[in-house]
Amino acid sequence: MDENVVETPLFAITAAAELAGMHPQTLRQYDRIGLVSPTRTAGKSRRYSMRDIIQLREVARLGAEGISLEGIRRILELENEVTSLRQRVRDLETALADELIKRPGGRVFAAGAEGDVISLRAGARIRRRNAVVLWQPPQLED
Amino acid sequence: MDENVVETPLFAITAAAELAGMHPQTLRQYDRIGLVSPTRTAGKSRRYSMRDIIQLREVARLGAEGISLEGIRRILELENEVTSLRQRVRDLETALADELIKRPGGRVFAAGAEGDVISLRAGARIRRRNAVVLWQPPQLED
DNA sequence: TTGCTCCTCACGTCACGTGAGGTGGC
DNA sequence: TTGCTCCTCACGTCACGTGAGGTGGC
Repeated sequence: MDENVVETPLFAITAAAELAGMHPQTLRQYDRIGLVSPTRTAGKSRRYSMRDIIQLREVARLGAEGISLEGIRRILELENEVTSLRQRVRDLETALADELIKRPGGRVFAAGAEGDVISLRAGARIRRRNAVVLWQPPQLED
Repeated sequence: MDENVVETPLFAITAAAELAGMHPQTLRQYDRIGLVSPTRTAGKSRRYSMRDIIQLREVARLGAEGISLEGIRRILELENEVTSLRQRVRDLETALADELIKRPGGRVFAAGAEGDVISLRAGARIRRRNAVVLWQPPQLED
């Protein structure tokens, strides 16, 4: 579980604020409204993880574009949803392409983002972002 | 093309503002920053469609929650993306389920949002939102 | 003319960042 | 003690909604 590294609470608020390029009071405010909430030590002081720092920088990026904090909260949620839906689409495309290719004489093509056409082999992962797998509509029998 | 009804420019700014529950100046501001931009008549005055009105009410809803206009713009974009990705997932799930069910002895089940299990027949559409089609990973051959 | 349209400018309010001020525990 | 931590309160700035003021064409 190497993932735990980014979750480990490492930085006190002054260090975290410096890493995020922010005022410590701003971090306290974000914690208070639940935007970026670090873990707390037994003595109730905040400890920020690398993931928290990354999230703070994301908040700074959106805030610099004039987006209010409530808006940023919603945008972060929606971006997470988009990311997971994109992954789901990629998985389904791979699985479907693999099924289609098993049919007698089956051949499957994908359309890349720039309009290029990619021929797929069985088990091939679809890597390119926004690549679209074409398939025959289920209703049409041939 | 019944869709055109919601796109038809119908309302002048005062009528549109009343339908949206907003001040006419607010609508002009939203047009100026490109949030909701109605069509214009030959004489350059604004004509709002039903879709514009719906979008205005959506803006009002988000604005009432303290989200800035720039944030609303991003949220509307992301919500559109989520909607279209969800549709794509549904289409892929249906197509994949249909392929799997054609295999000898193939049976396919879907998991509903409340944890219920639905058995699918060939060509069946998956209607329930968030329903998830399970399939055997392509790597595993049986 | 009346009632709409267009525009710009200005004011009040609210959200947010930043700092002061005072506390307490390694 | 020093330097951190915690908190609340307040001020300045900016975004936004609303209105005034003046224009022009059905």
